[in-house]
Amino acid sequence: MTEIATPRSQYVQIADIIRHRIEQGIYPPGSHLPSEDQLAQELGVSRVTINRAVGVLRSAGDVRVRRGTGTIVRSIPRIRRDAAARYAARELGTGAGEVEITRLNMRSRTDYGEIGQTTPPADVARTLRMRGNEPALVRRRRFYADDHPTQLADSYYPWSLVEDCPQLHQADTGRGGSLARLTDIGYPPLRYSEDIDVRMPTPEEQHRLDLDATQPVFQIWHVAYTHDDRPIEVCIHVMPGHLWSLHYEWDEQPTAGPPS
Amino acid sequence: MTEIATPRSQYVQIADIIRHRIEQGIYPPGSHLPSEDQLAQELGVSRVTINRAVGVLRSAGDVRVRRGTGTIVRSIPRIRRDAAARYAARELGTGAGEVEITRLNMRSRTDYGEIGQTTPPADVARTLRMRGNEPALVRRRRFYADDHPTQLADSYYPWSLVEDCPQLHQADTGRGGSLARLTDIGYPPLRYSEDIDVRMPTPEEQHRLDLDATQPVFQIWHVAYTHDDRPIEVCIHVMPGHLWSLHYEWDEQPTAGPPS
DNA sequence: CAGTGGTCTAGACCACCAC
DNA sequence: TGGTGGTCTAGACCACTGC
Repeated sequence: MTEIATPRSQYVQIADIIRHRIEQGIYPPGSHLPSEDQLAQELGVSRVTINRAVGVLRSAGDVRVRRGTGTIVRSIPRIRRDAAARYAARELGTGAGEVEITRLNMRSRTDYGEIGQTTPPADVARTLRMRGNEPALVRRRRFYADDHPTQLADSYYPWSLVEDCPQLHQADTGRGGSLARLTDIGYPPLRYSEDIDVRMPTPEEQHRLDLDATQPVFQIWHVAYTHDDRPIEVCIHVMPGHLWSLHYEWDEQPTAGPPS
Repeated sequence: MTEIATPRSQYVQIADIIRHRIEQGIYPPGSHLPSEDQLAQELGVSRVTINRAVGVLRSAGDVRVRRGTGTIVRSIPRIRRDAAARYAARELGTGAGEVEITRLNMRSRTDYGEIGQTTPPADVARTLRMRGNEPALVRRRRFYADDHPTQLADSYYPWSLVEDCPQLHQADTGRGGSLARLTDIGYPPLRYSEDIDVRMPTPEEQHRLDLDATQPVFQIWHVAYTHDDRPIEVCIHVMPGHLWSLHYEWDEQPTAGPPS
């Protein structure tokens, strides 16, 4: 029942061999694999077959290839993202983006891209219940842990609501981050929803997150609502799948069903 | 900044062409792609290059290959999994596993594998705070939507707690599913936690979920707790990434921080 | 048996990197 | 300039499907 009879192809077997050597410490984290020519000779197959085997390890995030240089064994552990905790972090004076990284004793860094007025994508506008051609404030960021990019996060706010909050228009939003600023201007977020997909990265995401085309990403569509269920922010996160572990908790819902 | 200068390789361009034709309806959902030989001739490249291009579409879940038969355009839309709602479904008399499928007007079916006493994996035993070699009740299921496998779900319960609940030892757990039974025997789940990873499927998972080796899966590690935070169930879900969209909602936490 | 995709090879050329 | 990986080809053989 559990048996898989299929005699596996050479490149899969070779991928297993290499993975095994990594686990055994023969190719320790951070080190270079032997070149594909060397491996081909050692294992008695063509270089194309080795290349394909390495491709298996790449999609899993086990190794990282730099053209012209060689193939390096990865070492970063998965980062735990606790959804509820990260948005409570403003109490600690930290922005949501940095919570997870500093907890791992890694250096957190943020790259700021476009910050300013924009026409939001149609689905963002719909989610924010924006009418007509109302513009949005967009804040595009890229987060790093020890110089490895870990996440792209694009936040959108209805322009009219945040127009007068200068700190949201700057890179540094001040103590407590953007959530604290929303609270300041009278729109404290009280409810959140997230929708999580997995997909392959676009060419741009491959470039910005230093990913292969075959490495899946999480896409998290995050929405913050105020007390009267008004959507105040949409944030789209794109995160390399092999780097993250997502955590959620909730209580049993007091169902609307009739206990009568 | 957004520009990707890289002249893309032929197989990526060809993958784009084929994807475009699918979107245009030239290759409608459910239909066969032309054979790789035909495509190679039409596009003036070798069959290996076509094969690689098709590989790109396979990892994304856009097509499905059956050896000896051909390559078929997929059609299933993403299934939305609302974490909180599905566990409230016992009120409706439905098991958690079938909520999402029936909502899409698809036929839901469940395959039952092993149901009975077992030695749980070490991390499951730890999560359930089981001591020594206490056995567990395991329930292994596979869920389908319209005959497409959509999910593997292995649930574990501490044996001593569920020993006397005969319905949990059968395939059909009765109205409201296993959660209703836990409630019956005095352990109503009140809190849930889930941890979500993405990874490539094992050979067994590839086989049981009808997946390619390059198609990522969600792995959800689900834990149910009773009122006194006693873990009562661990369920490990493995789900094809391209089939699902995961949904979570929560309220702002009344932080322990000092508002004094 | 014919048609499909799966895999493998040898050889080639290219882009990129470090020196 | 030499070494690394990225890609492509032509040809071959195999496994699986359906007739």
